Amino acid sequence: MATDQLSIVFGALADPTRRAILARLADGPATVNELAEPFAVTLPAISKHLKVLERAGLISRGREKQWRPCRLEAEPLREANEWTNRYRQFWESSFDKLDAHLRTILKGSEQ
Amino acid sequence: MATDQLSIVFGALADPTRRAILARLADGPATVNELAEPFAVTLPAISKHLKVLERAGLISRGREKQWRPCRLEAEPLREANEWTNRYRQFWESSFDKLDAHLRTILKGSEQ
DNA sequence: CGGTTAATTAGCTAGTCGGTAAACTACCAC
DNA sequence: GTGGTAGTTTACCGACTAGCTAATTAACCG
Repeated sequence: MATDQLSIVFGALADPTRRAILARLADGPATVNELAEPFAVTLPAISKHLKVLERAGLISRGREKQWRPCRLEAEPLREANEWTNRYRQFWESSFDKLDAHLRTILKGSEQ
Repeated sequence: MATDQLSIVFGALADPTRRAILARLADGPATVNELAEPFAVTLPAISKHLKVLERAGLISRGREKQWRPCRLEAEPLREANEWTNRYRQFWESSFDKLDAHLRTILKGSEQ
C-alpha cells in the first residue's frame, strides 16, 4: 500500500474486522482480549490488526499492569470524512436526479 | 482484501493515484489516456486502477468509438462518508478539547 | 487492405496482507 | 521459584496487489 497518511488510513478501514474494532472502541477503551472476543480469529491476528490501526493513528495504546488498553483516536477519521465530503455535490445532485428534474420540466411544458 | 462492499470502497481509496483519478473525474468524464497523462506509470497500470475503481462502483465506463470514457459515480463515497460520520462526536469533542475546557474552569476557580 | 490510436490482456517479479502455530515477554499471585 | 494470564514476535503460508513489458483486441482513417 502507499505510504502517505490518507492511504494508510483508508487502508486500515478496508477491513471489516478493523472497522468492528473501531466500533467497539467507540463505547470506550478495551483490552486486546476484550477486542478479540467477538471474532473467530486468533489473538496474534488481532494484534496485527491493532498494529495497522495504530500506524494509521486510529487508536492509541496505554500500559496498565499486564494490560495494554486501546482507545479510539478519531482525528484520522475526520480527515477521511473531509476527503469524501469534497464529493458531496456529486451524490446530492446526481445525474439521476438531474434527469428526473429535466423530465419534470419537459413534462410541465407539454401541458 | 475483504469482499464486502465498504471494504472494497475503502480499499480503492487507499491509493493516491486512484484518489487523484477520482479528483480528475470530478471535473467531468475522461478517457483512459487523459487520466493516465499526469502519472509516471504505464497505461496498463492505469487500466488496473480503473478496474479497481469500477469494482468499487466509484466509476462507470461507456463506449464511444475507440474510446472508453470514465465518469465519476459518487454513491459509494456517500456511504464511506456516512460511515466516518458516525464518529464525528469523537473528533468534535476530543479529550484534548475536554482537557483544555477543564483547565480553563480550574484556572477560573483559582482567581 | 495497411497503418494508427485506444485500451486491455497475459505473463512475469517483488512486495504486502490476513491468517496460523509456536515461542517469547511481562506481569501478577502463590 | 512455579504457574497462570495478557499480549507480542517470529516464521511460515496462500492469496492478493502494484508495477513492468510484450502481445492482443478494437475501432478508426486513408
